[in-house]
Amino acid sequence: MAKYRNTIYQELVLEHLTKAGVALSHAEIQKMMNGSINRVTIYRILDRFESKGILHKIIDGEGIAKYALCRDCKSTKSVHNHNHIHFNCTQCFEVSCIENSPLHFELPEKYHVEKINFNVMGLCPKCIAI
Amino acid sequence: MAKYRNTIYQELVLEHLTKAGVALSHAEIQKMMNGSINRVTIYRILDRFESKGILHKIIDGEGIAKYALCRDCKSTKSVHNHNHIHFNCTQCFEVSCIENSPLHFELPEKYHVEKINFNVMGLCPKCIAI
DNA sequence: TTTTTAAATGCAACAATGTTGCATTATAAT
DNA sequence: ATTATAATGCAACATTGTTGCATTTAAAAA
Repeated sequence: MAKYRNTIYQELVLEHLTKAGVALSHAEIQKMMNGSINRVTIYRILDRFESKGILHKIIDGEGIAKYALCRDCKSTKSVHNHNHIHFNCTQCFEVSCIENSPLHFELPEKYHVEKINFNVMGLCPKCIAI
Repeated sequence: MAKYRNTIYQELVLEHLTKAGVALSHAEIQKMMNGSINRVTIYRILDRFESKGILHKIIDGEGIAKYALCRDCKSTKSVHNHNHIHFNCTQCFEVSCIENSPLHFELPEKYHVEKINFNVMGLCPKCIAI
């Protein structure tokens, strides 16, 4: 028996995330679906996608969970890696992955690092231009 | 007229945060107060303390808001600065400020940075030792 | 094709987190 | 002692997220 099945709703969620190009919250996705789908189902689709490794969850600077498609994190390395900067625009509230910018940090050696969640808040290029 | 007033509850919250030495969530503080104070009041005390600049709010890796006293961020610079690493232990769930460790990142120049929220998840020294 | 199985969805209920309006209490200035 | 208003309590509400159970449906097996 297959572990997963294809459904219209899953394809729709994937389509919205692809078109958006930025990370989307549960609420934003729900709006895009125009009430045609139960809230709980969206939560479950997002959870499933996360465990399948096709998207990653970002807690943004306000504590809102947002989901973004895995791109470079999936293609360039054998191991999944989401340790890149997430940029949170304080004006349009868009969250996007900045995957190829340098990031370096150190901790006292007694700490063991597992993963990071790095949000940089400010104005995105679009909002600066306005 | 004074802008702020001293109250027992405010002193208690401050005391708990000082003793803890780590960032505390609203729920944790509420437990420490043993139901002697209304939930809403705690929210308001924390908001007030934040705007007074005596503590800063951290959104941890799970999206939980935690509050930590301002130490180095206040004393060493004229401008408030919370751009340090926050370490989130995935075992004991403690969140602590790592104020003197190097952190460097860059963004494409079209971005304007205002502030950051950087959570590093892993095992803290206490939990590694166990 | 039809049958079967279990994955996916819907719905109701619940818990946690956070906010707002308004009445009441209490700090501190007058 | 009086007074202004900051701080608190309480009720109500919104949002976010989870769980259990019944129903539907995708896809493997017959």
